Amino acid sequence: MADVAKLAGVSHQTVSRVVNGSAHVRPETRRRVVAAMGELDYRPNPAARALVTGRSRTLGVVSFDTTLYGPASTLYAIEQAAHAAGYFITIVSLTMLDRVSVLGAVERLRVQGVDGVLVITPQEGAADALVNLPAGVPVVAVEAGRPNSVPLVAVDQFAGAASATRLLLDLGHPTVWHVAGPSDFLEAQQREDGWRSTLEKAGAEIPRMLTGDWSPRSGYRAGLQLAANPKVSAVFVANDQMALGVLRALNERGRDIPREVSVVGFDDIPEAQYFTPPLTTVRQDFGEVGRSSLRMLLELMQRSGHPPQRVTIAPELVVRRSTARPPGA
Amino acid sequence: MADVAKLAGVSHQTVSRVVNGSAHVRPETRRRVVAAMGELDYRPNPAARALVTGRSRTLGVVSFDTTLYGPASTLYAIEQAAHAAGYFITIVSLTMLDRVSVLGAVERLRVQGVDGVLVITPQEGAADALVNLPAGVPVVAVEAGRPNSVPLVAVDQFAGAASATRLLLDLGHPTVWHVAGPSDFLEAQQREDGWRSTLEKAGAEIPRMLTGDWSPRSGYRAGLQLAANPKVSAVFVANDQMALGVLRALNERGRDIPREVSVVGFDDIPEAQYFTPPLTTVRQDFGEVGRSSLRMLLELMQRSGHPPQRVTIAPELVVRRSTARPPGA
DNA sequence: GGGGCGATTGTTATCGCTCACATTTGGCCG
DNA sequence: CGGCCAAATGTGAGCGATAACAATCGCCCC
Repeated sequence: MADVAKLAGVSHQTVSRVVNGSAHVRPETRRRVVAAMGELDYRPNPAARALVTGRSRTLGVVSFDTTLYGPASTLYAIEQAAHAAGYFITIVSLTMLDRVSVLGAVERLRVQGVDGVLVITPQEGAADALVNLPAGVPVVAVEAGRPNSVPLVAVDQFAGAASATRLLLDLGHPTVWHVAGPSDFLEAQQREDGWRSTLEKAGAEIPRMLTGDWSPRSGYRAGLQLAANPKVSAVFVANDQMALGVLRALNERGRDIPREVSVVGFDDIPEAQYFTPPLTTVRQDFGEVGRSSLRMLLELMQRSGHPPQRVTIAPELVVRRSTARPPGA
Repeated sequence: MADVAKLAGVSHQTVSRVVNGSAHVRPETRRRVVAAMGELDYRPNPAARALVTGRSRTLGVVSFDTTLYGPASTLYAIEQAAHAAGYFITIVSLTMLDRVSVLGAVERLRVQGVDGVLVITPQEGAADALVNLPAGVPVVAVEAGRPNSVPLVAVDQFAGAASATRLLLDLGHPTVWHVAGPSDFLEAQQREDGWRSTLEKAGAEIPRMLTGDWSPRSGYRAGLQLAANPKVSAVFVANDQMALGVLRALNERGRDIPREVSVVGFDDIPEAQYFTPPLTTVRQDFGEVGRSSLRMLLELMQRSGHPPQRVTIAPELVVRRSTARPPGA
């Protein structure tokens, strides 16, 4: 920077002003400085800048398995939005979502000097970790969180599950079975709640619930059980991957979908449309989740001390060919 | 840091030594300093450290659409490995992989002060961007690259495609159709080469090749064309998602898989095992790709001026139920 | 023509740390 | 018991930027 100043015949402060686009620099001076910067191939040192300003223009993202479609898409949208806002994203991915790992990750990011943190934590313990977070860095929870915790951006899981269940009921199915996600995932709980309370409201019998771990394999196992029960005519599965497994199991056991059994998934992964048959599912707009959460974090960073709020994003039921009226109807 | 030094009754330099785990500090002194740090809840400032040492302990990853299974898994493995090595990962994801965006992304990371960069760039223009990269930051290419470019870690696409094609030939199919990926992806080209040269070597007729864009939708379209041709008995599809589309199209047109038509995919995404029928495919070990590339980058950072090298990871053919002997056999 | 004022530009201190070197300490040996 | 050497600790100088304030410059107006 000193070299640039010398070459342009100005002080280093003026160079700084040009770099930061400050007003109060004569166009002619600015031109000279810009030319000097070009000639010397000068780039400001972010460490020096961070040292004096106290901010790094870097945001941290803590996420569970970024191999999964949901977190991956959310992360992607976050990165795009951050880029547009002039921020970098540094990511910490967790293999386990217990309280300790989440707190550790946030702390690690904080030490590293990020200006804010987004936490993509669908799991219960992880959400708890954010309840009494030591202050110091603005944090926004994404996809799931506790009330009275940090601000939250999430899709309305309850509504999504309810609409899926209602669809099946409306088609004439006497009741709807459910393959839930792991019970320690808040989203799994909320989807279960939406399913259960819709059945209750409709006065339908509530069948025994099956539980999987989000994987196609666990869906397959659940599907085998469902296939064994001739009374099963409609299934709401807590995510598309498990729904894929259910589809396979039913198919193997010779149950025709949707003529004999209707299946609804959740997420709308890109593959869902090409399952056999194309899967009726509940779409979550992960892109919007990512963008909203970034927007909220940026706001929180501006005027901190801002009261926790929550943004809810509506899911959308996508009807395809895995659902139909029940056999008798 | 000054406060810690005062509280512990030592100089700031001694505190620095303790923080950096340097030798030459008496255990008793170290204990006092550690206690003081704990009491004051002290954390070293990374910006200050980066300013003086010139390194940030941060690595950059430039990647194409991190929503796809391949890049997502690779990224995940990279992050895990980086974490273990004490590095942070900052990520830039690209929507387009042309020369300019890739160079821009690398430059952006460089300006931001990363110690090294990994570029996950399956596309041609992107790979070209790395050929005459301005020096300054160590760069390793992941998944695809040019000869005479930066060091590269990738799965042997040619071998994978060859093994898939050979499997089908060995089952007795007279020849093998191919649904390729976009022609500007190096991986698509290499898979095509593997397919073509295996057919040539076997003296089999080389059917007209179809091309998709990696999406299930494009696979579906290709599948419809294949279904219309009764001579098609074996198809090698360049990725699992397109294979899913092919499966659907064939199924819709009443072609039984694998009795009438055999299908092989590429990647082995987690869902592949639960397709209808479970997909025979070529597994790429993305985790290993991620770990190897990080290892290579770290090496490159140590002794720079190190000659470009390449690490090749062997793919693995996973035989499931979408392949069988041809109808006549 | 001098005063005044806003627009430019320069000066100095400082951010929190590590590096290089100077200094002190402590133990062992002759 | 003094001297010597290595181990332990301290001192001062930057790293490369921004912030706060000071100093000029130029122009307008009475």
